[in-house]
Amino acid sequence: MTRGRPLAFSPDQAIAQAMQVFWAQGYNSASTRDLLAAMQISRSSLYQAFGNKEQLFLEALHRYRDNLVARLQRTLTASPSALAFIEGLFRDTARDACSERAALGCLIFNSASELGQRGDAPSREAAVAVAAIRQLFHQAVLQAQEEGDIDAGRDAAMLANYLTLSMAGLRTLLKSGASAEDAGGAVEQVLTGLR
Amino acid sequence: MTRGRPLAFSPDQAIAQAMQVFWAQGYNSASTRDLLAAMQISRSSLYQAFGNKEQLFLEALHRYRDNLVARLQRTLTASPSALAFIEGLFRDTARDACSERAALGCLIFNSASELGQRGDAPSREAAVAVAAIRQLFHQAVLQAQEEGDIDAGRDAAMLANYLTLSMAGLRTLLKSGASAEDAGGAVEQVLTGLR
DNA sequence: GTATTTTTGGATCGATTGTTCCATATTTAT
DNA sequence: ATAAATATGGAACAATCGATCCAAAAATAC
Repeated sequence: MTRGRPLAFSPDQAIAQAMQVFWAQGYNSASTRDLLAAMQISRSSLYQAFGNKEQLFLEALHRYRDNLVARLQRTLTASPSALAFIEGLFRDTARDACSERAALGCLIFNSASELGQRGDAPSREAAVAVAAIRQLFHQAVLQAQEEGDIDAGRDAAMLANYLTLSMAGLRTLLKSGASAEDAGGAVEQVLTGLR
Repeated sequence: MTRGRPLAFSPDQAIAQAMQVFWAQGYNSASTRDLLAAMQISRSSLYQAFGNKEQLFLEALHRYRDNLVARLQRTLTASPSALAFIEGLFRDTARDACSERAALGCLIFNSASELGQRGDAPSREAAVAVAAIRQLFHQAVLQAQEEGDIDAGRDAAMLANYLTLSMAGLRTLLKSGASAEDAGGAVEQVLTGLR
């Protein structure tokens, strides 16, 4: 089986760089020039390896989602309790208000907000990614109920929606320049509602 | 004082049409072609009357903010109580999940999410608009405290941040395709936290 | 070494971006 | 009627958009 000339770049690294561009600029505003510069590959290589801008975005968003969910799963496992995981996640996000990471927001919520319900593949992928976050919160709530930190009689799916809504809102609040104090106060109110 | 040839269009109506385009597509994705088509004016007239795309957006967002705040103020005044106003606002938004209005979201939160902390005029105007929403919630919370519906000992500014966060999150949730049931359930949890 | 396969660099494509410019049209002031 | 002032329509601008094409480069297979 003939192979031909090998790739001069790592597709994984290239996608990771593209992800950063989409993260910082959004899908529509990220130009192929920006992407090529960040990925350090030629125009031909991009279209040869990834098809087009839309497919590259789908790969980048998928990668972001997988990385995020995996990281949160690990954090959840390492936490003393599911409730502590949820509280830590929200408090850490609020505490990080002034970082450039906070200014970027979350690629998933950014994409959901930008692409809305357009019906094309990027829009659907964004909705799938939001659903993945909701599912992770759902799992955490169920675990917290088993651990006795959240009343078992409450609707776990509803609380998962509530936490997804709250995290999305927190990210928007931070994007609008909210201080760590303002964000932290609101987050405590969100968490109070959990118990 | 000489006046010259009068405008062949209404600047107010033109801005209103431009607002719709920015609302549906976002600042960056709204092209001047789209704007001209919606405003029904010529290219020259746009630049003559509004300067450029950025200034037109600033006018459109400012108009949107003024209209929204005025409408909410009227609704608040007409409501039997400030708490009823807040509850109605959130419940109505969630109930409207499947409408095309919900798919558009809110221009203010859309802009805050898209423009983030870029530091330019559109970005700053978006932050100002979010602050206006927070202030309106602040006023409503203070009134609800006077009316005895919210414990007067609680931090009104914090609750205003909480409500702003919640509304922003609700809009993102709806943009990702959440059902009226899912959104409604999460909203009830948000409102439970108020009392 | 020759043939084959795949990647790469770079030119190039038509379309679109936001913006400017100018001649023309239309109004008011005198 | 004439002059001044303003608005309009449309051509044109350079820059950039996403995408394609082709020859040269670099690997493997025989």
